[in-house]
Amino acid sequence: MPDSRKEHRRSAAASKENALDMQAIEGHVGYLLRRTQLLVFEDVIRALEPHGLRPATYSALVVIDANPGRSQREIASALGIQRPNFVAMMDEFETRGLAERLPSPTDRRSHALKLTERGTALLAEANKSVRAHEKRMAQKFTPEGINTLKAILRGK
Amino acid sequence: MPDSRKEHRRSAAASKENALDMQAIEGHVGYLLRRTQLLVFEDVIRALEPHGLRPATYSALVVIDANPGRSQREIASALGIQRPNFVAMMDEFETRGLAERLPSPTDRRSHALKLTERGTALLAEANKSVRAHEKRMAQKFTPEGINTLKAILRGK
DNA sequence: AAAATTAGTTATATATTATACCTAATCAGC
DNA sequence: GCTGATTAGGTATAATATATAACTAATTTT
Repeated sequence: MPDSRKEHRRSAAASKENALDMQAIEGHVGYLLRRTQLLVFEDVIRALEPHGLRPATYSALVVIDANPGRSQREIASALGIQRPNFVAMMDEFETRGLAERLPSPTDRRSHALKLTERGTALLAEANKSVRAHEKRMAQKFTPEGINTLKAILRGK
Repeated sequence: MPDSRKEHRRSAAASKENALDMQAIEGHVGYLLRRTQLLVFEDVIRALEPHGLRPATYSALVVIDANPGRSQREIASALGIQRPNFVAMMDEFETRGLAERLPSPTDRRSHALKLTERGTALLAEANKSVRAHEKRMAQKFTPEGINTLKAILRGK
């Protein structure tokens, strides 16, 4: 065979990977939600990293900021975080000077949470990164698709 | 002492929990995806429990079933599972007689995975539960909303 | 034939999430 | 006013999930 070029270049690496049939599993909402959430989180985690935040800590700062004076139970519960697991997060916030536990005026058991000035500033910076991240997502999915998504999910 | 009884009254039932302002965080795709995925998983986890399966193991069975003869690396990678973490899963499948590692005809390093008869039967049963779960989800969201979701996410 | 790569594996580290229980404070019911 | 039940925050710990490093045997590359 005079003309024997055997596609040597991709013999090993590229072509060995025949795509699998994922049709059966990709029909499931739960699977799609999980994989997509992972994709989106990969990006937002990178966006938050420079600020020393993770998705969970970022969302906590956002919610405390929007609801100053609320208790740990209230904030944690709104975020779906177990109360015991929220303690360490608040400890970290206080250590870093981002939020504080003020005495509640009405209940000496509970704390009135609020962001410090530094916390507010950090959140503002983080918000910039997150907005850029949202922009990237808006491209990755489709402009109106994101809104559909929000609408659907918010309806619960 | 001022007679301040007025505050007491409402605390009995409804009023202790003034809803928090979640508007700021609910505008984020990542947050919405995560919370929704959690919601959906709660239901599918319950659906799979009677079959001794979890979302990850269920999806593995589905993908092996649709792609018999593929290697562990291929299956795991398609599912976004780290190869080391997939080993224990396959061990469990073999212990329970749901799947087997057959020698690959072309590469003695790798295994050709396939479901056993018992695995196929269990998957069929699990699929019934999952279909019921999907029906519940279709109600919870909206009929056409689910399709929109799938379409958006599959586009990636 | 030697060097580099790959599949599966083991061991381990890290992160996340959940559960049981403790104390101080508050509340419910008398 | 007391007393028992409940609640907020906290500690300790367990259970899960996820990631990384390194090893062996087989294969591929050069």
